[in-house]
Amino acid sequence: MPTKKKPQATPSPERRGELLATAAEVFAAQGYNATTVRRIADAAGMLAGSLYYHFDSKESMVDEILSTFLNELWEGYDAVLDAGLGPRETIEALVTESFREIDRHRAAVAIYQKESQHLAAQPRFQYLADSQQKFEKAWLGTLERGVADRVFRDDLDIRLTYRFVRDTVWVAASWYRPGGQHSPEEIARQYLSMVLEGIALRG
Amino acid sequence: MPTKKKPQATPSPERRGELLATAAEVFAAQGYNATTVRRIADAAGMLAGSLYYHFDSKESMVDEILSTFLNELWEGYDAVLDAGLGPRETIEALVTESFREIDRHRAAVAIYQKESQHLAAQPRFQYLADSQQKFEKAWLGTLERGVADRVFRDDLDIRLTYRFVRDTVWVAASWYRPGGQHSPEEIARQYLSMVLEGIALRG
Amino acid sequence: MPTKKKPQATPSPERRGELLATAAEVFAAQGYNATTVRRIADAAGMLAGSLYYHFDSKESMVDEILSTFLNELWEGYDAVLDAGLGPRETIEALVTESFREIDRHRAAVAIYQKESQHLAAQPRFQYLADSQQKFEKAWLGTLERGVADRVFRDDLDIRLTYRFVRDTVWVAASWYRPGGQHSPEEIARQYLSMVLEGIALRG
Amino acid sequence: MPTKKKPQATPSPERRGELLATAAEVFAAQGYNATTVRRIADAAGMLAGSLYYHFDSKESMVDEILSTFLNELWEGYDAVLDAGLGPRETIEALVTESFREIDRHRAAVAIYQKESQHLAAQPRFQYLADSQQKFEKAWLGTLERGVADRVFRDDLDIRLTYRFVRDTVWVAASWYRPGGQHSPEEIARQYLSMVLEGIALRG
DNA sequence: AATGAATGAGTATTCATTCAT
DNA sequence: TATGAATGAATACTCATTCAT
Repeated sequence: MPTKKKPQATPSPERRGELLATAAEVFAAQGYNATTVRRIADAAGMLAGSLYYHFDSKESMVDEILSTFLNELWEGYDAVLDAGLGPRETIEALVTESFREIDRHRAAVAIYQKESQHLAAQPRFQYLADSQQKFEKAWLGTLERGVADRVFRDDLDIRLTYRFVRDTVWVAASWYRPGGQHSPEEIARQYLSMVLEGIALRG
Repeated sequence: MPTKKKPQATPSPERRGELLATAAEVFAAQGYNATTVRRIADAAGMLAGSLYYHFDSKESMVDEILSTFLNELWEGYDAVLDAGLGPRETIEALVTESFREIDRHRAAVAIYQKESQHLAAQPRFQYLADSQQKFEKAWLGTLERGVADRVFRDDLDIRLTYRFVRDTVWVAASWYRPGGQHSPEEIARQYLSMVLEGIALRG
Repeated sequence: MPTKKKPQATPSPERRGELLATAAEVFAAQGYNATTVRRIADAAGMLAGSLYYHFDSKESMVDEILSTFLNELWEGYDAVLDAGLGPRETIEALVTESFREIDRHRAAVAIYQKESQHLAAQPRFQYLADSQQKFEKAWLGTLERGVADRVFRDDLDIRLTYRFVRDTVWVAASWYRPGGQHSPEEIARQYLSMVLEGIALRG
Repeated sequence: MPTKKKPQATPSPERRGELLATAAEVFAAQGYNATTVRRIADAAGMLAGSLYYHFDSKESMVDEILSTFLNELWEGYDAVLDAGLGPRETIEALVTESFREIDRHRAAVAIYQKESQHLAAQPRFQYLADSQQKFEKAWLGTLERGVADRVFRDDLDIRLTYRFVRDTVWVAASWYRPGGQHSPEEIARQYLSMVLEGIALRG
């Protein structure tokens, strides 16, 4: 990350965006609760209190980080779901889209993974639970359609399969680093190959 | 494990065990940082200060929870690794053992998943990093042996495969509830079937 | 052996009472907003954080101070109002009772005078507005009865008279010091003499 | 073509006056301490920092509000005191003048009532204490002259009488609203009637 | 004259921990 | 063993004030 510029003539929405990116990085690295406002401010090169010129509270920072990410995620997902693809192609497209989001919003995804369950308890973060539900409906529905269409195996517990697919995709945010040796598309390709065909060599 | 300095009389190990189980439950539900000592004490029916008769810090509680779990885990793992099985059978045994541990130490596993990365920074929790490394060596080595033996596919990035296998097993601790409709062995069986053979129906 | 009953969840009411008296003194002297928790703690000989063992918040301290005072005040007032006295005797008894309360709860009365209007905006302090209304009803009703009975003058705006009587009584809390040269009863007597007969010498 | 203003030397006194009136309104409504500079700025339609072009501190705003009010008050009082009236007429004139000031400077009077005691502690507000003393001298002196002249009763504690008269006049600022049903002169008349003759009906 | 952004000192509150009883 | 009361350091947040533009 390049060193921050002198705080001279910085326009407002850009500064906000910069600060949110900084905050997301720290939240992802240390966890939301363990992150002090002072640490974010340090990383941004300002004093703790100064953050409150831009944001109402620490909570509203995660809020903005998570909701921005989820909005963008669902734009991509909805496009896929509305495309009228078959079950296998839908799963492939959703997985690819997911890894792309992880690439673009790595920090936000990591925060989402670690904190969403505990944040969702508060009314303000209701949308996290809502999203989770939409998520489940989309994936589970596609898997069921695939079983009915004889594209996916029918001898597996479908909810187990769902959790299996869901978790492995998103947990990747904990180790993924943008600019590594694999592009998101390549990771998606290999991941899909494993999930769909298995890792055992076929005789 | 050698007793700490604090308790002057003989603190009942049974009471300790009960209190640790209570603490683990709360840590798993709320996260280590977000859990106050007072909350643990509430759950145990005592006052916050009273816990310090049994433990010398909140940190030493997680410490004992995690090290107890890891000790037991490695007992099982080492037995498997020393049994001289083939790569596929080793993977099968490790996965089955892992789900058994999740069944027995669900709370500890959940804590391990959420907190180990951030705890491992402290010298006191060095053993978490050590364990992680032993872990990687065991799994990665087995996978590599499997590729060499033409039991596992050789067209996949092996580190990607490792992370994929590792994460899917352990992330199960976040949704697994003992006493559910599937036994740990059944979950292991289905999980292995997915990982090894894939979820796509073979033509 | 005969042990004292030790209720578990009861923090010593005596200590609470002492601390509340200290807090009331400081609130009365400096104003609620201008009083820092640290100042109260200083006056009590402890650290700021320690107050939170006994009270939830600074707000709950004023709350308890004011509600305790108002409860006691209304006990006295209700006894007077239920006694079936004539209008003049009722006024006399209410005034005397008021100065007695000022004597007993000087600090609380001073706080009530300064802060009630601004505190009453919060739902928690709804009872302040309720009390104010009961207050007005009791005094205004008695004055009206007195006018009807030809005991009080009928050429005065009755609401003006009410405010005049009410304010003069309570504003005394700002200068009254217990143990001064006049007892509350003596102050009440002189005050009543002024209000009822006026300060001008009759020809 | 708009004329260039002189740099930072001469801010428009009209704008100053407007801003002070706005500030006084807010101070009176919320209390000096509880009023934030930002709230005053909001009410004035500008940003908090912009107020510092006109005033050098929040404190200097109250200072100017209070001193302006007191200067005007003493102009009126001095005129009365220098007029050579008898004690009763002097009291009548002072009271009438006071209600006129309340009518004209309601906000300032309310601030004075609530905050003067606690502000007077600072050297900058020494004049508040001075005024208080002059005030006491004027009223107490007139009352004493009245007792000597056999115009006022001599069976009352004179200091009690002074506080009684003083407080009831000024406390009116807390409920008085300009443009109500009574003019300041009418309120003064009724108030004086109560104080001088009492509220009891004479047989 | 006013803005946008920041400072720095403070404020209420939390919480792990201690310790006499 | 456990309690009651306190400590002390940290925490999120507030606000009067500054200053370059």
